[in-house]
Amino acid sequence: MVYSAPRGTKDIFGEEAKIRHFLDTKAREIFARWNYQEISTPIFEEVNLFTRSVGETTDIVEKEMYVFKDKRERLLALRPEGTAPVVRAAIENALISPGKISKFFYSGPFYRYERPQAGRQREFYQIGVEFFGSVSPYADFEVLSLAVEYFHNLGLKEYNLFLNNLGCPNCRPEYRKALKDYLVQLPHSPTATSQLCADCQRRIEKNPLRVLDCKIDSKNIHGRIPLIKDYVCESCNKHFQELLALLTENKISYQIDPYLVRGIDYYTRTIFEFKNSVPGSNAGLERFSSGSQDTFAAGGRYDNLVKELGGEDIPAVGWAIGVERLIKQLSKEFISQELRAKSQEQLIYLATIGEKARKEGLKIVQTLRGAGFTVETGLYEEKSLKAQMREADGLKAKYVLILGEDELNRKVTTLRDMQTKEQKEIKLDNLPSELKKI
RNA sequence: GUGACUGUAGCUCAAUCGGUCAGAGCACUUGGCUGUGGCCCAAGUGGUUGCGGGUUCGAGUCCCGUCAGUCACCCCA
Repeated sequence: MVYSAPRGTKDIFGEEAKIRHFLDTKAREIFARWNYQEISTPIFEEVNLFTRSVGETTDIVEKEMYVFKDKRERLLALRPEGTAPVVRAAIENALISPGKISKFFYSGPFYRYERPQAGRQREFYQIGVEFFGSVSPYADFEVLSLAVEYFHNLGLKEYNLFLNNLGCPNCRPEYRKALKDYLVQLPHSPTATSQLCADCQRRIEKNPLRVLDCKIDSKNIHGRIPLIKDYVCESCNKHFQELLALLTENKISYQIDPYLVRGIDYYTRTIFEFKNSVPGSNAGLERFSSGSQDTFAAGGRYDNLVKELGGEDIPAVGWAIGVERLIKQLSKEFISQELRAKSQEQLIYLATIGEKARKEGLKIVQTLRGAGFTVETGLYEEKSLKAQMREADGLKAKYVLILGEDELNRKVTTLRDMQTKEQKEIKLDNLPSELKKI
């Protein structure tokens, strides 16, 4: 083997290709009913789009982006996430405006330079939705219930929804300050009981909110550290409470996780994560348990991003699903059932004997495929009938058409039902319509 | 970026203390069955043991490097 796929990428084929196609099809089907419009944005964008939106000090921007210059020295990046490009496209094409509801979905590859491991690749796929134009908790509720509806249609049950309220530019700075003040006064000597890990000491200045979901320090600081819920302003709190009420009324179960934060700067108010909860596997209700890539979908509200990227003041909320992670959650039984239901399993295999039959067989194959039949044939290579029958069996063909000199002279073909082993002759004239009768 | 483990036919795996150890099963091809699949039987194709160095009389086995995979950290969907 001379070449291999670049680190963190992989080829998608066979069963996995079918599953992914199924996930996409189902998403399109459901999202269309909820009136979400599909949007595809470029794989690469100007670097600034991401540094402005995702945040200059986030790891995504600082160390995970694939950045390159094109021949005109334009600084570009492979897209590391989907929201900023959609917002850019929505502004640029005037797809959104204040007071108007616009809803989009996308599905495609994203790129982050990370060390690969289970559920984490350098090229990964996300399916996401973005809901523009409403500050109402009803919009938050809609995108959440859309995710729940989608998961339900995929037979996915073993998951939990975690929510938190991050506040807004009015109230978050105050909290940030309180948090920092708390963290700074903690003793930092190695012997101190409430010492923070090296990462968190760096985070104090850079991104103090991230200390909250640190796996190492959680047991020391939880219960003592200031929480944002005690600092959010009245309107942020009201928004969150209304959303929770909607979820409860509509029987969508959730848990509030006061330590939940995001690694992207543009979120305001509502943030959420869907995590798996299969007992015995990784994660679940037990946060901070080992086994990390258990969040298979996440998102939140971003009321200021459109404005920050040069658009008007338009609030929005959305989420993204990590496709590879979603696939890990799915029940094999459910999916293979769905796939079986879709595959027609009506393959017809044409076997020929002799050169004349081969030439004639080629025409028959063309005709049948043109008439809508799924056809494979053994005439590409000279093969014994036995070899062709074996191949047909391996392909799980439902019928085999046999064409030899004998049949050719009498203008018929032998039809064999591979399950019942019954054989009968069919006239070559009007073969498609004859076949449709069986 | 850090740490740990792993790398032998297409796949799953064997090979004692470094010494005919480069093998098995499955898959594939062919034959047994001159125009008929699955089961059975037989034969055959297929590997510079990830790659590159080193130690040694001798390396799949030991050492170093490198690439890749897996897992954890970091981070995130």
